Amino acid sequence: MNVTYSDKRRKRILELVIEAYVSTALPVGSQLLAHKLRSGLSSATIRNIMADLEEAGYLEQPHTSAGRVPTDRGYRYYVDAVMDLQHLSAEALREFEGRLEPMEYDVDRLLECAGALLVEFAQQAAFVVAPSVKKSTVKQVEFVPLSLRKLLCVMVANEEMVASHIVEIEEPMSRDEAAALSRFVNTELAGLEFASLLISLERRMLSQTDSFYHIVKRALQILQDALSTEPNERFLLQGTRVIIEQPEFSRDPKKAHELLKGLDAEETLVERMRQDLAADSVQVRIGKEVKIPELESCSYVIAPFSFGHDHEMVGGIGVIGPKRMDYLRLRALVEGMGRCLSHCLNLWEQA
Amino acid sequence: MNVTYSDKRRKRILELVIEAYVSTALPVGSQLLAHKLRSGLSSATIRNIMADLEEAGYLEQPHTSAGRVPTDRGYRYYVDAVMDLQHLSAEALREFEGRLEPMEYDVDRLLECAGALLVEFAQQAAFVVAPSVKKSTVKQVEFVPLSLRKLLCVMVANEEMVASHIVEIEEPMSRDEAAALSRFVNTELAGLEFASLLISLERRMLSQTDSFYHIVKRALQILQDALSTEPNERFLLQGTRVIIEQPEFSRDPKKAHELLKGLDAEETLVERMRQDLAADSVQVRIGKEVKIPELESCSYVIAPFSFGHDHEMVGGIGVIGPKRMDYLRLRALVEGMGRCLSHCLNLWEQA
DNA sequence: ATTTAGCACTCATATATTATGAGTGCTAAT
DNA sequence: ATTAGCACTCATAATATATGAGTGCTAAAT
Repeated sequence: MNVTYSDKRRKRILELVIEAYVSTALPVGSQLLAHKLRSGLSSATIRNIMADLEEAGYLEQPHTSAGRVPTDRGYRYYVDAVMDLQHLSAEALREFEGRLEPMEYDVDRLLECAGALLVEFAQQAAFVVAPSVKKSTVKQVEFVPLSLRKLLCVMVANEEMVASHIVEIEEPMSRDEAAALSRFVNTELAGLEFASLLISLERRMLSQTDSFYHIVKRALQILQDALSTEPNERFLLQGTRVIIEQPEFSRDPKKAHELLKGLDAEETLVERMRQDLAADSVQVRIGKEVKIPELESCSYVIAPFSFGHDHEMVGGIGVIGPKRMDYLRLRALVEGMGRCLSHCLNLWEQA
Repeated sequence: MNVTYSDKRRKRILELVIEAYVSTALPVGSQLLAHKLRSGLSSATIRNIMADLEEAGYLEQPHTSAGRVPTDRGYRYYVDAVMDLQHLSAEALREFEGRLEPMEYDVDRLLECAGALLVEFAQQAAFVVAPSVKKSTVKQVEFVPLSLRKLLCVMVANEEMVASHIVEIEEPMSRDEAAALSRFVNTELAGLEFASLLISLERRMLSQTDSFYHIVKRALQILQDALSTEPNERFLLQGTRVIIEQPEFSRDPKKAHELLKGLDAEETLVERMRQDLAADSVQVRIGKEVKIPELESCSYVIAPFSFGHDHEMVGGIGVIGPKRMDYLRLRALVEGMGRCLSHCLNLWEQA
């Protein structure tokens, strides 16, 4: 009954529908496509093909006499099989590096700046999933007595991320004692993961009865305190401003509100994104795939970045916005930014 | 020609108009007021008084046959002369303290948490103008060599705010050298303002030729580098989500966009707010008074908080939103939060 | 076997028309 | 000084009526 159309042409039509819809936010009709597709095909034929694509679940109509709009599945197919691979232009990459390298040695500022760059270039909200020292290994720990009851604990990770916390101590500590304690931790515990440090120290405390016992106990108490407020990873969000500029949201502020609410649930989101990062390449999540009810009308693109001697520190950066986004451009952009971050972070480390 | 009405009654009417408008976002008519004002006055009289208030510039009509809406001047008069002083309830204050005190010794987290609390209680966007170490005085500086070319410079302010930066060094430094350098800075420069530290060191470098010269020079180089990336103050913004929930903005997303754009210009805003903080009490800025074109349809309430031995560290916290806001409640809330912050920060310091 | 012209049909959007009614200012009586 | 009464205004809502972009289907053309 149905005529079969060449797969190539079907793809081309889907591609054009998506591209037109992405740039205009308006349902795409057969006439428009007949014009864009300079193949001399008539709108009637296009209509047939579109009906075909609709039946296959790639397109849908907002209402009977309207043009077509891509479905989640349509976008997915486009991303996987239709759109070609595009990399970030060399100039753009150089610009990024030029603006990120000067953030020397300050991971937090670097990530914030990278997010801001993404907002600017993508005109979408940007996020960063930043790894914390906790996940890293001990390079150096420094104890600095501040007063009788307070002590600053400076933790330097192997990748030279720094976290410092003021902790309360039960009995005062002299500078010499502090230095000794630092020396002990640095020689005995360097290379351990911060997160496992406490367990290791605890075990050691139980097995030892000699003079070290006291030192171990104090170190444990302080580090316990200092690490307790460190999150496992932080979620930075930037550019909420540009969200309400998107036509889908300014037309219907409720949707914007929903998105913002979805973004508030950082933990759920970070958990979801950890899976994407495990893939070790740029990922696109579309609508329902995000698996968070409030974000079902949104998509995000996320790229991993990594640093550390063994690339054991992994984070992610990306953009999030309405499903109607320029996946081709944004994937290239986000991937480039991920690479760029890795580049900068590793560059610093070698110094 | 004009009848004169008792000032008391005029005030009462203005008060009611503002309160009704604040809670409904709808122009207020004479009938409604006649009901609220249980004085048996007829709507006609109210109309006369309202016409009076309009002529005096306190009210305006969106269009001829509509009720009245307060003008900037109306709000201002209300805030200054009509609304009575209200303080935050003791329970609320206790709740704030209970949620802020556990953020022990981490000023950044404390301020972020305070902002989040304001968002929650005020249902408005909240901001914090946070003072930086730069404005404070040296309590302790610690140099920690990380590698041949990198060194961690930990700066502890008198109020125990901590900032650390990794800086690049030209020639390697041993731990002993670093300790000596720390000792030098801590004994010679403690109590100086970080911002003026460089000038002081420079002067000293010029006047000295002895063995200290080298130490001074190195300290200067490192601190110069470490301080260069420290901002004078930071501007934290939270709760942009609740902004679009306000009826004025969800009705007209352009306004929301304008507000968000105005909030992006942090420097201008911080500069404006510094003036408010100088007043050393809670301040209300309404519409044009904000003096930032994009924020002319907004108001903010800001309260100072201070800490340090001589209360020399000053910051601000507040809420920003549409002009139609509950000034009475918000002023009390913001003022309470300011007090609460001061309280917490000083509490920590004493420990 | 495709393709396409043609046509009837749908339905969101735009435009015009007409209530509706909340609210006003003014005047004259209280 | 207050208010009842009335004519007037004007945003908003309701209703009816094009308009036209877009569709599906059929039958003819390639």
